[in-house]
Amino acid sequence: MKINQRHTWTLTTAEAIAIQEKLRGEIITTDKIPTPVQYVAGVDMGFEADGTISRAAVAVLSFPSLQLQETAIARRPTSFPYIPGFLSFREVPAVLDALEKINITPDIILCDGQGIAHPRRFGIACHLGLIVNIPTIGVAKSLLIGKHQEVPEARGSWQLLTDKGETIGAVLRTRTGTKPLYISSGHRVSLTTAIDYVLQCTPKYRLPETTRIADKLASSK
DNA sequence: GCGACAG
DNA sequence: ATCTTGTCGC
Repeated sequence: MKINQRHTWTLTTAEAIAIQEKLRGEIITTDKIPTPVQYVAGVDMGFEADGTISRAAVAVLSFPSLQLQETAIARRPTSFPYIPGFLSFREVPAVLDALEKINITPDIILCDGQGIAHPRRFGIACHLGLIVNIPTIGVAKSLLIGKHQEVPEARGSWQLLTDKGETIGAVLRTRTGTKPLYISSGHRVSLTTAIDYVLQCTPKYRLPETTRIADKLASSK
């Protein structure tokens, strides 16, 4: 698939903040999703050689049957450190390399990390979604920012995630008795719809099938 | 100034 | 993210 780069990736944090604050205005948090949704993709990152090499993996599954259709892997030198709030600048370049190798254009991408549940409302799911112009959902395994009530133990239970008086996402239990996931809009997906897709992509385990497959490709030998 | 802090 | 075996619990 083709990609529409919006800026370079060699930046200072001050420049990164300026980009986040500029691009966040283009984020759409209502549903602008192709119908029917036939393919969902998961993207994840791994590192090699003491972190000097980034390895991105993409897995495209059919929806709602969740059968693996296509995968791609891309490696490139790691060029940005991990700094909370700036994850996309570290991971998106390699993810774009991997997406360029994919033949099936996914209808929705589930990202490992936050969407608008971010200090400047521009997490990795927003950044990736805007660049590739595909609906994205932020699916994070831990909290970056925000507060929420305790989530009931049963699968499907959720609580709103709020920050400074605004709703920024939801904390969702995808499996009874496991830690909840932090869900937020990336681009072109509403929160309600995001929760719906995440539940449909987690028939058995805590993490979506998409991310589980991408994770194995990105992290296993 | 003191904590918090996606992967 | 990554380094890593056995172990607790459904």
